[in-house]
Amino acid sequence: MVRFESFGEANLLCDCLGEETLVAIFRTYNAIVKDFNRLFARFGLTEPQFNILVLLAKRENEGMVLSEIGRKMLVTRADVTGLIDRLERNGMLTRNSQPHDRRAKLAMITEKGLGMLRRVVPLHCDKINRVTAVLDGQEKRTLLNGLAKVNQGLVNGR
Amino acid sequence: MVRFESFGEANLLCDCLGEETLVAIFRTYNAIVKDFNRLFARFGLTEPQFNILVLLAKRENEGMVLSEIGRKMLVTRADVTGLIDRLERNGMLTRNSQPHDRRAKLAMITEKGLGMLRRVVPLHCDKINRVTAVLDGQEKRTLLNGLAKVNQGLVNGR
DNA sequence: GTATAATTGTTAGTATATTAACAATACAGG
DNA sequence: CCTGTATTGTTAATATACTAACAATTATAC
Repeated sequence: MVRFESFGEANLLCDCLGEETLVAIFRTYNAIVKDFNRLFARFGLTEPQFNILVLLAKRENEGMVLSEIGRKMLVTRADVTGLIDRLERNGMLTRNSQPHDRRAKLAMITEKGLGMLRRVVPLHCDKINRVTAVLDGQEKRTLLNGLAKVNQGLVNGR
Repeated sequence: MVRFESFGEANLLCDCLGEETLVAIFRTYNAIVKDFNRLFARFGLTEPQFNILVLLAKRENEGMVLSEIGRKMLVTRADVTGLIDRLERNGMLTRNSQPHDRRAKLAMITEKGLGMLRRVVPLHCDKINRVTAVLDGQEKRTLLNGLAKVNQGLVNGR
């Protein structure tokens, strides 16, 4: 039984298996994010900043409009403004107006940003592989299915 | 296959099943937190504030020292100071010095805080049950086991 | 006993996220 | 065309987190 072994002394309320499951997702997420950010911090990055650079690297030549970045990252436009501010300040990307649509701003990754990715991505992928090496292929698929069901439950229980 | 169905157009990097699994944990966590906070916001609470009240309600008569709150919630003492500030400002708890240890501060839930919990907890538990109703008991246990393995992977891959 | 550790809470600084409002711009229907 | 609506980016206010530093206090070592 998993209870109160892998997830610390959780703050259970309903004391049901469902709550335990959601608490486990919380704790696992937090552990992963802290682990990821330890790596990114060595390069002066954060996890959301890294994600933006990865997005922009896939559109190295075309760039991406800020609102599209927000939609892909599931954050608001206000968040994107701040994130792009800090990345631009550090020279990781440029932000320019669009002639076609004068409301939009186009973010484009710089050579410095690409160089940062070239250093960080291999380490990050190594970490992902090390962390998930404890699960075989079938276990990963089972975990993905369970999480997909929770997402379905969120839609149902709204 | 789960891929690119339940978790949107994720920003995959290594394009491996391990990364997909971690991304699914991220997205599921974010969806749950946003859902929970929608409920809490109706009562002027946030998810961390609610958790502190639940902790303190279990120690209604003894109270809890701020540093212990931080350890149980896996946040720093600096975070606890801010959270307790806001809860105290709203009259949900008191913060008093200890004669035994003059460094420590003891937080105690107030009658107003208990009344808040009496209103919110039933709704919160209902939501947890609705969200997790899509999983039967065995599926919940399988999901818990998968998450426990990821936590083990985090320890291994450090 | 006294010098050194460690612990506790707080503060400052920064990053992430949310909501609400706003101006500029683009789009829509009539 | 022109009026109303939608979108885009920004800003302000607030909450959550993290690190680093700090003073006060307690614990430990010798």
